Amino acid sequence: MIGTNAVAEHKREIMAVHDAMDVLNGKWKISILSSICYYNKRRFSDILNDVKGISNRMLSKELKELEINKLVTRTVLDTQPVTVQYELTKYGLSLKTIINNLADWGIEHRKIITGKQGE
Amino acid sequence: MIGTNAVAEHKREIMAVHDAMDVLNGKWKISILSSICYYNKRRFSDILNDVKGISNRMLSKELKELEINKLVTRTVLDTQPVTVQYELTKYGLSLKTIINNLADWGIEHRKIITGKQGE
DNA sequence: CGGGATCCATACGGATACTG
DNA sequence: CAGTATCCGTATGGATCCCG
Repeated sequence: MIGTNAVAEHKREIMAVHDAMDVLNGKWKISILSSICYYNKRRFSDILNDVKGISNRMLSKELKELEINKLVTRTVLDTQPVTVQYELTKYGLSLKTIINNLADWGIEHRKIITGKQGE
Repeated sequence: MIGTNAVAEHKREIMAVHDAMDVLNGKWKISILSSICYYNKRRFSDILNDVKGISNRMLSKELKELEINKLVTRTVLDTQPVTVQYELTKYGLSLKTIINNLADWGIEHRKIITGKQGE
């Protein structure tokens, strides 16, 4: 009976989505990743500026988690004063498709909510 | 200078990602959507079962938000006792690509974290 | 500049009980 | 079955100050 296998497959997919969201949890991670992603390399204060509304405390915390999960690397540059550069790992780059899709969807979504508000 | 335009484009994309995440906020929405998505139609208690860990209170709250944002529709079936069916709207279906990508990524991710834990 | 430490409000979210 | 209401702990996250 193929129906049973289809259900098992669905369970797997739903779990996989859950796994993914586990790493990308919180309000900010995806936005942070997209900032780094679009610029390839990005400094702390730049990301702070890109991601509207985030505080430095949150950014610091989220970046640390992303680093632990091997999605970004952190490089301290020997400048005066210190500069820190964040970069997506190869693994982090595998999220690029998702980020692009989200960006596309977000652009469409904005059209919809600003366009036909009263509907 | 094309660099300036590229930067403006990046800002737009980052904002778009932010917009998208605004609708998909919270711990559960994506998982809920994927449950409904994979089954096309899905009942409250089924989703409750699919999405591991969610409470009925949260599920109810999240579904309501998704309905407000026109991502899902809610249909009360005239059964005994009452059955409620959730379905993705056409608009909600536009998230299917993202959900599939997340599922794919989640499957890869699980391999990585279970495979080379000690690295 | 890139954070860490502390303080504090409130949003999130679980457990339980209740209802139509 | 599909929620709602209440209670309550915890996590989230802002503001501010501090440091190398």
